[in-house]
Amino acid sequence: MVSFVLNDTPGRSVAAETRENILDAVKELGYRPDSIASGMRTRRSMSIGIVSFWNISSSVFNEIFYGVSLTAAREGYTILFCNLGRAVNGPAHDGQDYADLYKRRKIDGIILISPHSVQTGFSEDEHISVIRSLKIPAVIINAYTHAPDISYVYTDFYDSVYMAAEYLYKTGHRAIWYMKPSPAELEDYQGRERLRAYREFAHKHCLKTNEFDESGIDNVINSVRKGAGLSGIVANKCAGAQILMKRFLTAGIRIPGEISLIAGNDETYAAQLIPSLSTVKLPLRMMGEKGAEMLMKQMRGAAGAEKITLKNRIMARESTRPF
Amino acid sequence: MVSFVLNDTPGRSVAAETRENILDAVKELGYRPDSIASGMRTRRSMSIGIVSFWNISSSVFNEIFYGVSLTAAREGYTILFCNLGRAVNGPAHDGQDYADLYKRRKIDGIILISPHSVQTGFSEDEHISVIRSLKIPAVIINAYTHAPDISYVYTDFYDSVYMAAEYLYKTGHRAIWYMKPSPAELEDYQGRERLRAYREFAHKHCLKTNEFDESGIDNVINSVRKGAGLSGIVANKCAGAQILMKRFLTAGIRIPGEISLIAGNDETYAAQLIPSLSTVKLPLRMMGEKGAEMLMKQMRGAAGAEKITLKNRIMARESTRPF
DNA sequence: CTGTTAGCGCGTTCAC
DNA sequence: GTGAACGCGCTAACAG
Repeated sequence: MVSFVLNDTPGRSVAAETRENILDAVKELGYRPDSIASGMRTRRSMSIGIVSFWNISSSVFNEIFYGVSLTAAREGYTILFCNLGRAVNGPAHDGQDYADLYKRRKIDGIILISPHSVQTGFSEDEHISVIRSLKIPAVIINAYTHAPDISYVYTDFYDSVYMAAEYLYKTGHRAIWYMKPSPAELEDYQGRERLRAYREFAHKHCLKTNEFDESGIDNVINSVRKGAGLSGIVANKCAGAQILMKRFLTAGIRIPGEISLIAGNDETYAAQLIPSLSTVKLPLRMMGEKGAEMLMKQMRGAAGAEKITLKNRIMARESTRPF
Repeated sequence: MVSFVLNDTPGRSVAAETRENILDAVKELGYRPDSIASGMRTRRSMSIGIVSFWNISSSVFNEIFYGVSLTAAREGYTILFCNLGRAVNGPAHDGQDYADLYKRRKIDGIILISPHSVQTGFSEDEHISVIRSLKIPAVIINAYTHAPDISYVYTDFYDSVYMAAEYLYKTGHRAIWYMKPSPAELEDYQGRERLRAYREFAHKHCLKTNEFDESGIDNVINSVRKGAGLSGIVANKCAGAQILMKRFLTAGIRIPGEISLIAGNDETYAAQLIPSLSTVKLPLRMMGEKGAEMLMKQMRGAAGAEKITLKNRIMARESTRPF
């Protein structure tokens, strides 16, 4: 009876007076239905797990997580943390394995945030096979691979570097160089996509390509000094951009006075640098929100595998100016 | 029976053969006890809530959280997220209220991470009264106040500024100035404690005090130029240190060449600055671990209110050098 | 030392 | 439109 009122059970009518009495009593006593007992009956925990193989201090993780929590709150789900990674210098802890939590019915589904940085012992395929064999409702955010029966929210690496270059182009720059991924990074899909983006950008606008890496910074400095026309640089990532900034500072080259610099990803510290660094930001929060929505649909059995990719955004800061 | 074997129930022996059979079957079937049913019987959810009024992207929160998760994993607890804050520019979401989750028995206790930054609508007292009236097992990390019946893990602000100054002193500096908290910050306990620390440090070593704030930076620059002996500055926090660094850079004053600079708190970006900024770091991870341990004790009914304060640590980076 | 059973608090179904 | 009764899967108490 109480249950009917509190849950607004469809197809069940309750006398207005009875309903009033119940609601009054609930308010008076501060009564809340026991979620464990309720879960016992409904066979749902109303919790989802969030899994990360990253350091939980990662700002990327945090933004995605925030997005997930918005959707979860909206739908009455709580979020259980299943961290499989380890913090910098910290011990690993794997007692919160999501497959186990699912079997024990502590969670109804999972959001898996896949790492793109190289990390020992991580295998996306392995996790996909666990998800498949246990039939765990799941959405993978930030994936490498493309399994047809798994839901994904993709990150568009290609687009991030392309947009960065395009931004410089649109603001008048014509000689745009690229600080490319390190050889190690180029082993990954992500790194290769990013490099491809720069090349295709240059090709589209009939610009000369010029790619360099950390070892080539001296040449870049010389080129700037010679006034050879180079006016903009796309750094593959913030880390590289930072190295570049340090070297330019030492060499007395002013940013953005003599050269504009933009990075193909965004980090929290980008806004803190001097000058603050222009970047391309992934729509991380939205990815979390959408991913969680896809998961909810899947848990309701209302959907099969879905795949989406969201658009990036330019964060124009001090390190770039029109040419 | 199965339960006895899997839980190693104390005071209950099971025939070796039976035990073998059970364990085999468990392994074979991938059986895991249903945690909802188990919770139904034991009246414990084996989850704790973690509550933050901060932006979840805060590195402080993340480190504490990581510590909490280590203890939780060790004790077989999962962590449920109850965020009451809002991310930068993000909508609030309060559907995950911890008092509600406790009443519904979704969590057995909470870790509350209190904000020190001024934040509208936050009242620690209010939360303490909720905790009291519902008798929620709780530990508050990073608190302002000192309620006798509540467990706390304190942060030693006083010590952080004192240590920073002491570090400069120990490395040979004798003229040590202090970039003090802003008037707004001085309204808070934290700000006043920090200022007191600088004064007592100076008094102890019979040094002259010199306190300035953002509006006094010009004077500081002049003093450095005049070579008046000033060799070290303690900035109350990283944010202030950063402003100082920017002004010094513009003025052509070299850090640490002409002046050493250390901040009385630590931020992720401190290590990313150029030069990287020496700081005093709170033992955040340990605070999380210890706080969670205190909570577990309390949930077992084995302890009343406990209060601890952990020691800070100097993070010596490029912005300081011996005098 | 081992097998059996009651009952945790809901949501649901069935009889009224 | 309402109340009673059942059962989810465990654990703990109890009986043998």
